[in-house]
Amino acid sequence: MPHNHDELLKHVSADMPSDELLQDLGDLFKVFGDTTRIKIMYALYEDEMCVCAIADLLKMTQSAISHQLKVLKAANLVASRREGKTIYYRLADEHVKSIIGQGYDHITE
Amino acid sequence: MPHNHDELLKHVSADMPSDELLQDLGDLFKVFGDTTRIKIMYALYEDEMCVCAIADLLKMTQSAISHQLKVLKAANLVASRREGKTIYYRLADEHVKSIIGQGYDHITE
DNA sequence: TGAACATATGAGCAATCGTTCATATGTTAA
DNA sequence: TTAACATATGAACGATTGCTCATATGTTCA
Repeated sequence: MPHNHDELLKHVSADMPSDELLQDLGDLFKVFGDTTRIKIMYALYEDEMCVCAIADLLKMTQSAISHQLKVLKAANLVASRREGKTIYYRLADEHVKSIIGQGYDHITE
Repeated sequence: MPHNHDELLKHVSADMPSDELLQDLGDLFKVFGDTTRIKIMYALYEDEMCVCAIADLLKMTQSAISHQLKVLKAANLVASRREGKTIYYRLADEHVKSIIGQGYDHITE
């Protein structure tokens, strides 16, 4: 007969966050899980940038960048402000750098 | 004529990590970007678990869990040891908790 | 108002991803 | 050695993703 781990499961289950939170965590990291979006976030590390500057920097179309900025914004990772025709994006808060920094540490250890 | 940001780009480019590192970062976060894998990592937060216990816990097939453990192991996020027929998986290091913790902070702020 | 610029958005498509199913590998005990 | 258990793996399929292309929206200036 297969071995039993009901006790263990009861204990571990009790410590698991809600399904909703677990889903949100996955969704958040999914946003970090794309090189283009990582590059955009790094581009904004020091200062805000307009969409066309990011597109120039990454040698990608304005449309592609715009789509990805929308994803980043929906996850509250970037924020924007308008100045005339131009829209400047910036990192939304310090968590962005913290998360990327922790990832960096894991890779370069 | 479109506006020019050559100077800005030169500055930002200089501060960007290598393409290889950026790719690695995206690949790493991609592994965190799935609810099943997040659940597995949370299950291993306190202690190691065998594959079938994880499968029971998450109510998923042993095969699905095994496939995901392989992904987690390839990213050095979990490690394993064999004890007879059973293989126990554990978190590979403290970075896993740090990264998830930072994500948690971002969501619950 | 109309032209030029900056950005956003929707549809479509190729590529990637996560699961299932069937089966293989590895270990133990009779 | 054979049966039972634990885990791993490859193929296949549906779902999701990131890009492109065309076009829409919003802003400024002449």
